[in-house]
Amino acid sequence: MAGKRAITRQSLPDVIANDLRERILSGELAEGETIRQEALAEEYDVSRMPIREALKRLNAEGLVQWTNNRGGSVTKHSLSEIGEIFDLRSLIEVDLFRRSIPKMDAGDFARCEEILKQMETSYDDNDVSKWGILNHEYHSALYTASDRKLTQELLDRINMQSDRYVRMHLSVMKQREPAKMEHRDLLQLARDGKVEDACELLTSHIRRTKEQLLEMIASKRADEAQR
Amino acid sequence: MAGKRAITRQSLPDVIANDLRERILSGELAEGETIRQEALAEEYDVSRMPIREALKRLNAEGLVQWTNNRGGSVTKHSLSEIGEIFDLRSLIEVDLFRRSIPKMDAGDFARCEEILKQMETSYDDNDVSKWGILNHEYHSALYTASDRKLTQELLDRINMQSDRYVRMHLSVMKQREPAKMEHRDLLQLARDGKVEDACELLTSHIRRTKEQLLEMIASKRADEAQR
DNA sequence: TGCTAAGATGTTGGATACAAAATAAAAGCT
DNA sequence: AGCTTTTATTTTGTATCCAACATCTTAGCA
Repeated sequence: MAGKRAITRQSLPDVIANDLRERILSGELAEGETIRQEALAEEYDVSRMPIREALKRLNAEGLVQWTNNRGGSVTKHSLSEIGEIFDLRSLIEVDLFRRSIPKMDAGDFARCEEILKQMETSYDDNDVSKWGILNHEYHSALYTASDRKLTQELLDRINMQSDRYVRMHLSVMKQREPAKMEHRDLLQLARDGKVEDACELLTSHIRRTKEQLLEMIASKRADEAQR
Repeated sequence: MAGKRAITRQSLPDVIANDLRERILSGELAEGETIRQEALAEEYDVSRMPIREALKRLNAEGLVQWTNNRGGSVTKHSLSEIGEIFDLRSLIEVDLFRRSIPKMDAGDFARCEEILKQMETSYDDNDVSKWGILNHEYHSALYTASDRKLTQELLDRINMQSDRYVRMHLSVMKQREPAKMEHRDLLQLARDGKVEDACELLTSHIRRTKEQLLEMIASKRADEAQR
């Protein structure tokens, strides 16, 4: 068994789907961009088959839109849809948090604390992409105690959508200090067992992110429309 | 244009995925049953390719579990997972209902009323499968006014999971009268604009379904384990 | 007899080749 | 010229074939 990695062997569609997902989330593949299987197949130097599967998967995830016999494109959400995504996040995250808090133990708190530290480091280093990942990890860590696997999977999917827009504007995000504070406060309130206060803070935390983002995206799109 | 159906042409994977979905939801393909591509390919008289795609899609939907190079099986949920599915339904449906009620107009109410009637007819005819579909339609109709497309898509997916278990036991469901009443009351409360009362009723409506179902499934599984 | 290792079998994953559909372009008609 | 119809091109969808992986069986050995 020595040296044998325990990693489940990834198939080509897995690898490709992951890579394409990253490319979409990072904005390398822009909203609305049309997708041609053959072009991607050539790029990855594989046949169209694994590409197809990867695209279909991304389609199911909502990152790609596919039409029979007509190909596909990178999903572009309207402003109200982006708002909706954040409302969903809020709804589900608060529910998870509420279930989680009473069950959190010292280990959970320690783990959150650990991530929080790394987050603030990456913060000062201005390492945006790392911060995004850690932010996601932190939120997840807050909810693990809830022991709701299906709900968390659902949330991961939704977060994937919102991440797209968060990342798009993370670099221009000015006032990060309040977010930093809020993250700490969330943990402290959870520690104190103040369930309702914590949930309320989480709600407003997500709402603030939503509002800031919508504003930025709106102005960005207005710019693009002008040109 | 005459005679030309406006239906978007369905590809083989579409048709097959729909059929397989129905077979899983109806219980024809039982929980945990292993799936072999070739067997299905022969059955539908197509190559394995569209079967593969259909299975991958069902996998993404959560109805089938797939392992690389090792094939797949029909997803089997634990009791707590089934409970979780219903909690998710409750969370999302109530949110949608709350947003929907203030926006509902005469047309929405009429549509709900219409479905309700059909539902009660199918009810008396003891047409279980039709009732299931109408039940789903009714709930959806209550939420259309909310104008939350993404959320409703999400709900549809979750309902797909719960439908599996609802259908499994719909035939043995005894006391349907309370459900019938509740469905009427939901609409009436919405009409009266009593948002919180309506949401509360919806919550308890789903909770009751959940509890009844969990009990039934638990005893059924206990039986099966004995044998 | 019990264990390990090599082979056989079956099943899935991926590549190539062909068919069908959609779009774009060109020709014909009024 | 403007419109319709036909042809050509491009792109996706499906079938068939081969390769890789997993499991089961059997042979070899202590």
